[in-house]
Amino acid sequence: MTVDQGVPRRRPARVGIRDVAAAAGVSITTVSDALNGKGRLPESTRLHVREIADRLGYRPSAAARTLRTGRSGLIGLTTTNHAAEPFALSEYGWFTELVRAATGAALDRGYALVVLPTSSRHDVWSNVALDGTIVVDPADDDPMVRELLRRGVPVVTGGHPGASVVHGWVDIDHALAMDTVLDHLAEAGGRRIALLAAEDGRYARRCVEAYRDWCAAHGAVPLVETYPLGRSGAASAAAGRLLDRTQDDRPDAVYGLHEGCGPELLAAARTRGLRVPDDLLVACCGEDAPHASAEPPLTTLSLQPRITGTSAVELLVGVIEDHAARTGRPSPTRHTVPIRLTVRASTRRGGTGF
Amino acid sequence: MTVDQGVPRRRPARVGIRDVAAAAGVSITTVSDALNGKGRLPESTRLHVREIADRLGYRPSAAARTLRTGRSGLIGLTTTNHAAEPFALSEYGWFTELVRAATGAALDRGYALVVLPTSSRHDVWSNVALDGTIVVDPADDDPMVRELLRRGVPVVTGGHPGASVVHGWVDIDHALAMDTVLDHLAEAGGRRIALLAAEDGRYARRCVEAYRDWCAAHGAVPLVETYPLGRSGAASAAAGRLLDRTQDDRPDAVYGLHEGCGPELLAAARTRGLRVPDDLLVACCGEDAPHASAEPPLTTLSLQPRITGTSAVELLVGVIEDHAARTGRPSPTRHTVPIRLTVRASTRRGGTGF
DNA sequence: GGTATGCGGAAAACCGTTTCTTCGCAAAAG
DNA sequence: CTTTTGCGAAGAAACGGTTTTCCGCATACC
Repeated sequence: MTVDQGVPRRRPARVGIRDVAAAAGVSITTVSDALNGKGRLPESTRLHVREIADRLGYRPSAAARTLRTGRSGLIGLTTTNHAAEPFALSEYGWFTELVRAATGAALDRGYALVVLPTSSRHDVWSNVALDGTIVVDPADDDPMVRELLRRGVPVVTGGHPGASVVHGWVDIDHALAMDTVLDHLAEAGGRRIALLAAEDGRYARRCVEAYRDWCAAHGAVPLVETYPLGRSGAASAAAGRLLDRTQDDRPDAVYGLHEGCGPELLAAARTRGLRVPDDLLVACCGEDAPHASAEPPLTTLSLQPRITGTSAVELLVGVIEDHAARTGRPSPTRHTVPIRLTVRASTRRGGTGF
Repeated sequence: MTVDQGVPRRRPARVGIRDVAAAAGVSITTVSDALNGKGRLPESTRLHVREIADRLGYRPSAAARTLRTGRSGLIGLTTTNHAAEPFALSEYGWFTELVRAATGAALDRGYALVVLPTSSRHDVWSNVALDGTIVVDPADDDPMVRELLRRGVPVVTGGHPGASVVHGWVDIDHALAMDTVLDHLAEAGGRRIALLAAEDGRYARRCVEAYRDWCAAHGAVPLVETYPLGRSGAASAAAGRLLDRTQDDRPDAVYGLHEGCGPELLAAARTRGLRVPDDLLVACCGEDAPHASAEPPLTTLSLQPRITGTSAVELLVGVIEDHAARTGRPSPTRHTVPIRLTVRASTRRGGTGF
């Protein structure tokens, strides 16, 4: 014996606000108000509606809400890059930490983060409703930034926004960073301090410039060795070129600008029988984790990417949330990230420390 | 003399499909069809509409489109974690690479990725319209997975889905991985092979289990040293405990399960005057980049996170895109990620290699 | 000449919320 | 007794697209 349902049961469509209203015996307005804590409703009604909604497993449609309110709760995070992927290996740790921190900060404020490489297909990122966007290391007159601004999407940049007029930016004082490192190396006994840098990128350019300035100010002869980014082994080779110079010309201290070149420098020194720090002081830019357990532990300069990420989110959320109130772009907010030098054995001569 | 605008100019509202239609002298239907390559329109009309739309700088509203079509072009990527941030440090490189690869793969297929920690506020992630979600390392009966499925959002997991019935998963054969490493260490001369593992997590548990199985199968006495995750210095201390055992009991080979414990093992060995690989073979799990330039270079087992990320996206997009056609959940698709052992000096005794 | 065929395009319904406006009604004020 | 006032809630208009349905008009065919 078969039990016939009679009417073929329609597929259990999403339960919408209408269903809740019907079940609770009120209007959809009342449901909306009750659930969002708006309107003037006695607590009893509010509770009742909430309970019904809960029992029905009602979840408001994000799309409909976004359409109506104009807010999606989504923040874009983009960066210039070469492949389809969100960041280059040369910025590995830095960018990863930045994204981690930004994700957390955004979440704390009720936003979710969408990571979008600049190179991604226009039709992809222009098809997601963004309340605002963080652009890390924008190009000088970044077309993506321009397009976002044209669409009225608030933009905060990590690094100087160049020609674009954005809503805010958070920057790193690379000149200060460079001075800090070079001063430290000089103080630690470096007489001929070299720079190991990649050939490309704004970051490298700004740093090299700052390096030359410091040299000029201190009467030192600049020694910069560069290598193309992305070619594996290139950094290692460049480190080798630096240490293979004739005795008089060979640097007795090196600062490596990019992630990962610290260990390369150590390896190059080891190969050539140079002791660190006695024959060569080595410092590099990067985060602590991987460098503290190198042999010897490496002195690092941290650009504190977490602060960049967090600040950018804070700035952006601020802009987004008073975009609601006033219109007309307020003067861009700025924030400068402090840098942090961690001195370790690789630049500490004589004794085991202190 | 003041020029009065007469009518106070309304703020230049978004240009919508209606504006384009008006400007082009056609209906909004025609505009929609022309822009989306649908309907039956002569090429001339299509071109005309496109040009007008372009000139007006028209961008369709993602929210409206999502509401109508039910597709947002957004894929969620979530993982269990402890803090508000998207992944724990113990999985640093692994997860980062996974996300990088997944982002790229998603973009290639026209989707953007939203990274959402499991612990993030429910109201955040339930407020974003997701076409599907990748859940990395789900809990056994993951509440987030359940909620997503209830909402009809396709789910693909990285790692076994446990009790949940998901649309697909990509897994790693940890037993195979363990056998591969241990076989290699034994072949390289390891007589007493220890395991260094964290106390927590499914990954660690599965690996320890596989380790014991291998030991049982090979008549070896298991030696597992564990440490709490997240406490800095804990891994280092555990490595020390392992190497401080009495002469007869001390391991002559160690496999470290987690990111970053390779260098810790090397440092611990160095401190105790043990030569690697002569006195101690060291291998660890992790990606190549940071380990290749250790001293000595470390043998690593890569779990190939990029493949996990890419496969998960492929599986998910497949599910999403024929969710459109057929209803009724198809049998879950599965994919197993190959692992890769890279042998380096840290497990190569005698000679410089080869 | 009447009917089928196909093309180009328009009207209107729809997606699921939020929000603006209105409205009834009871108690308080005049 | 009439007019405010305020509370509680409903109706309906957005929001900005896509999709379904339908319609007019030629041209071709019988």
